[in-house]
Amino acid sequence: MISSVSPEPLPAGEPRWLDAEEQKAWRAWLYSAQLLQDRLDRDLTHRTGISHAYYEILVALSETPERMMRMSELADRCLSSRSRLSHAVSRLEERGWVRRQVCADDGRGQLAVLTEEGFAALEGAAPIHVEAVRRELFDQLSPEQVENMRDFGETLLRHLDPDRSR
Amino acid sequence: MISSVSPEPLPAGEPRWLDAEEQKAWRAWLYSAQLLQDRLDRDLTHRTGISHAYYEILVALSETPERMMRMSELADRCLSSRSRLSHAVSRLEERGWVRRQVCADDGRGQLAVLTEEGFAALEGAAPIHVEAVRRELFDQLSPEQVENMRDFGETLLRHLDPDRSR
DNA sequence: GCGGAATAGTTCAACGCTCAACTACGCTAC
DNA sequence: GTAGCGTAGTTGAGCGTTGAACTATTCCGC
Repeated sequence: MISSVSPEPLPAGEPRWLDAEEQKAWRAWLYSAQLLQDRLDRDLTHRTGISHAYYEILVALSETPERMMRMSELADRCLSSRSRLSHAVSRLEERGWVRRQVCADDGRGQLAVLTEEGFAALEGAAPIHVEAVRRELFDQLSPEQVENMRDFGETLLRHLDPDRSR
Repeated sequence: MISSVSPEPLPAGEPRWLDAEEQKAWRAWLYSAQLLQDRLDRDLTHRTGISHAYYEILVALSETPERMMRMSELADRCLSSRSRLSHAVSRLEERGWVRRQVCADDGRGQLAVLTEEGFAALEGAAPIHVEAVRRELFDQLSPEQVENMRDFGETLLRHLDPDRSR
């Protein structure tokens, strides 16, 4: 399930506006994050025909022992809604990269299974994507900046998705 | 114009895979970035009916002296393609928040102009959005982490969009 | 000034995502 | 065993995004 928002009442009074320094930090981060994700997605899509969203699904499946996963678990893993994942898996099925299989121990459940063709597609795309992540991200950062990036991500994850930080 | 990708040949040989530490750093950052942007967008959309993409357009216009901007400049500012911006401005026009105006000194050009209604809508949304950015981001980070976030953003921006780092 | 290239912006079709139904199955208790 | 509720997943309509094709204007060299 994707991040839900509870529309709680806002605190009354003057909002806590961002000062100039906070503005700069926020915008720099936001722009860089958008540009980075955008560039990585475009690079992957144009070089391999696989969008980053689809790539993440293939990676998740490939990392399980049997190369299969329950739909809901896969959706959680990919920060995707169930509906979105269902649509995406349908498209991947059309490409012959994934197939659906009813879940043995729960008649409601479906398993998404990575096919050999799907695994091969992933094997083709992975080096290209990793190289892009290096080029656009790691090559630009010092070891200390990488450490800070990790700290930032983990700190925020604890707040945004406590369950994942197990 | 949005980040373009030149499909240059990949370096031959074994790709430079990410080691376990790099993987962790990359995934933590990527997940947190996606969750954060997603949550802020949902919060804003549900509380105000303005998506983050539209909000950025209104902000950009409101920050100019005359509350108007050339379409291409606005697209660059919002990390948007021209096509995307054109569609978005059409929708904002339907809401009466923006209007188009031919550019005096360039017959090809169009100006997007923020209306009073548009400005009022922004004034209503801004405190709600700022509060969300505080709650989901700044309140979770130490001053040092904020400084690192800024450094990360600026470092990456210099690589991803050198022109913006003027 | 005139022809060709470049620039500004829009439009269209294909696709992806969201949200709200909807179907189907399982779980619990009576 | 069956009613009622919760869970798993799919579907469809509506909207947003993408990339390519298109129109209109300006710029440049002669």
